[in-house]
Amino acid sequence: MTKHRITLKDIAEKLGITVTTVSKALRDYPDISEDTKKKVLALANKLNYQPDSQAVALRGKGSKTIGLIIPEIVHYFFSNVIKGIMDYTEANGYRLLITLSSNSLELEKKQVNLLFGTKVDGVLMSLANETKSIKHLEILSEYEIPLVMFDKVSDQFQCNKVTIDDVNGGYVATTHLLRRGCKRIAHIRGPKNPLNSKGRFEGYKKALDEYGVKFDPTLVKECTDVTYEEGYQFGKELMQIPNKPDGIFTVTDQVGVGALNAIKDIGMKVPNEVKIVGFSDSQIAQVSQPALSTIHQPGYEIGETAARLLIEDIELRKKDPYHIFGSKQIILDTHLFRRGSS
Amino acid sequence: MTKHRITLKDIAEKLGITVTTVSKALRDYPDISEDTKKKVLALANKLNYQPDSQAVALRGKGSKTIGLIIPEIVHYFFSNVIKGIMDYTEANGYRLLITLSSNSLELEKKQVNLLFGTKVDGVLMSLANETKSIKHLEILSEYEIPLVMFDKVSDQFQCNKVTIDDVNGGYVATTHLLRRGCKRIAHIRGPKNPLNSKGRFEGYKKALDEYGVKFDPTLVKECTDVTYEEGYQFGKELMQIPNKPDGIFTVTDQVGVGALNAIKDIGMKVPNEVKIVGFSDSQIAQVSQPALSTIHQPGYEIGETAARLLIEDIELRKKDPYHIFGSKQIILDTHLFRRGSS
DNA sequence: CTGAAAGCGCTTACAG
DNA sequence: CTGAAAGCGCTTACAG
Repeated sequence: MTKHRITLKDIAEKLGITVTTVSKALRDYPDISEDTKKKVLALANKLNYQPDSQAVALRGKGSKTIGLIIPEIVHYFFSNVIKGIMDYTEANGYRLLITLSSNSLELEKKQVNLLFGTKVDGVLMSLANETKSIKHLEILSEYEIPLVMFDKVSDQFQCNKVTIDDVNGGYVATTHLLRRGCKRIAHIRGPKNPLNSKGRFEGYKKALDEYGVKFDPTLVKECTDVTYEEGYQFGKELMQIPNKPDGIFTVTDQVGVGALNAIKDIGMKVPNEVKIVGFSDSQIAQVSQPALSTIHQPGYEIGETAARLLIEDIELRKKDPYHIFGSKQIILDTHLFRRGSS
Repeated sequence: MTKHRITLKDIAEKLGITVTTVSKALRDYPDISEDTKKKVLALANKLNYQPDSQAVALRGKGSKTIGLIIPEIVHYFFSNVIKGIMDYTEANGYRLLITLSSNSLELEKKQVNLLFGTKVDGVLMSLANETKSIKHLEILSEYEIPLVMFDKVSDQFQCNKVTIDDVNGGYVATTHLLRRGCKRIAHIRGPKNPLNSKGRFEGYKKALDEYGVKFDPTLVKECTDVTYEEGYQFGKELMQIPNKPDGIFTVTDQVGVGALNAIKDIGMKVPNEVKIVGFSDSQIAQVSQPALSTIHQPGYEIGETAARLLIEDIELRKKDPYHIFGSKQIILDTHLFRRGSS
C-alpha cells in the first residue's frame, strides 16, 4: 500500500476545480480569487503537496539545480569551499549535484557532459591539475549554461572566476621569512600546471628579488602529489645540501608540516635554525608543534562567492534573455597567520 | 545564437522516421532493424545527443539520482565516506545530490522533504547528533523510497545500516592501553546522544571491567563539539586532578591530538608518562609528534557499502515491484594502528 | 519492422 | 474569475 504522490490533479478533484486553477492558485496568480487560493493552499499543506520537480523542470525554465565539479573531496580546503557553496545554494533554493574529477581530465570531461545532460542551471568548477586545454567546456558556452570557476581557473575561458592572489600570498610568506632574518630561503612548490602553484612560486621569486637575494634553483623542490610525505622527503633533502636553507616556504600546509617534522626528526630546531611558512591554513597547521605559520586561504568565502555569482547570472538570465554572463575575476584576500614555526 | 538541445524529434526529422522509432533504436529494442539502429546511433553520436533526464525521469521509473544527507562536510571521516559514495554512484550511473544537516534536526527534516520532492531514487544518510525521534523519516517508508543509514544510525528505523563496531573499537583501544601497563585510564567521550560515542564509551568500560579496573567517573570528560580545543582543555584538566591518569582514550583523533599537545605543553612526556589512543585514523593522527595511535575507521568502505546496498535495493525494486528493501546491519571491521603515542 | 497515440505532471497563453 | 488546450521530451502498449 505505497502512497502515491499528491499531484495537482488530486487537489483539483477534491476541490471540484481544474488543475489550471490549482496551479495558478499555488503560484499566486492575481486572477484567482482569494477564496480559492485559501482553499487550495490549505489542502496542499494538509496533503503535504510537493510539486514534481522533474515536471516543473521539463515545462519551465530551469531545474533549480547546480552542478559542481571538484578535483578532490578529502581535502580540507575544498571541503570548506563546498560548505560555502552548499550554504549559499541551500539558502537560495538550489539543489547541488556534486561530481568528482579526481584531478583527471578524462573524468572532468565526462562530468561536464553528465551535468550538461542533467540540464543543470549552471556549473561551478575547479579545474583538474591535468587540465590544460578547455575545449571540453565549450559545450557550456554553446548552450549558454553559466559557469563559474574557482581556485584552479583557466585564463583561456571567459567566465566569472573566484581566486585568491597566489602571487601576493607567496610574496607575503617569503617577505615574512626575509624580515625574520632568513638568508637562504627554500621553496617546496606544487606541480607545474595549476596556476596556483605557479603563482605562489612567482611570489616567492618576486620577494627574493625585491630584497636583493639571488634566486637559487637548487633551493626549489617540486611536488607531484603535494602530500605530507613529499614535504617530509623534501624537507630532509633540503637539510642535506651543503649550504642549508634557514627558511622554507611550502606550497601547502601538508607539505609544510611534513618538512617541519622531518627537520625536527633530524634534530634541528624550528624556528631557531629553520623557519617555515605553509599555505592554506588547514587544521593541520594549528596542530603541529610548533604550530605552522601559514597564509590563510578563505575557502568558505571562495565557495560562497562562486555560488553567489553563478546564481546571480542564472536569475538575471531568467528575467532577461539578453543578459550576458559575467566575466569578472574576484580575488579574495589572504592573510599571514604567524605561528610558532617562524 | 544559442544552440538548442538535440531531441529525439531532431534525429527523427533528419532521418525521415518517427520519434518512436528513434527512441526504440536508441534503447536497442529487438523489433527495430539493424540498419535503422545503426543510422540512429551514428547520428545521435554525431550530434552528441543526450536524453533529457527530466523527461526520462518524468516518464519512466526513477531519476537515477540519489540523495545524501550528511551532518558535516569539513570533516576527514565524512569526506572519506562521501568519496566512497561518489565513486560507487559514479561507476553505476547514478547522480548524487548532496545536502547538509549541520547536525540540526530542523535542517535534517527540511532536507528529507527536499529530497522527497526531488523524487530521488533513494536516500543515504547519517543522522544529526540532535536527532532522537525519526518521525520525519517516515515519509520515505510511506512512499517506499529506500534509505540506507551509515555511521550515525537509529535503531528505531528499519532499513539497511552500515556502521563500525564502536563498542569493540573502544574496547580494543582501552585494552591496548591496559596491556601497555596503564593503571588509570581516562576517557574523553563525545556527546550523549549519537550511538557512536555511547558505543565507544561502553567499550571503554567493558575493557576496564574485564581487567578488573574499577570505573572512575572523574576520569571521564564529555565533549560538546568534539574539537581539538576541547581535547586540549580536557587534557589539561585531567593532568590537574590529584591522582592523574596514565592513559587516555579519546572519542576522536582531533580530541586526542588536543590532549596530546596539552600534555606536552605542560611538560609531561607522551608516551612515557601518559599514553594516548584516539579514534578514526584522521590525517592529523599521522602528523602529530609523537604520531597518535588510533582506531582505524574505514570511511571510504562505509560510503561505498552504503551506496552499494542502496543501489541494489533500487535496482531490485525496478525489476520486481514486490521486492522488499533490505534491513540488515553491516558492521565493518576496525583496527588499532599503534603509533608513538602509546 | 514502423508509427500513431496516450500519458508522465506541470505551466501558461488564450477563450469565455 | 475559471477552465480547455497545447506542449515540454520522452516511453511504451497497441495497431498495422
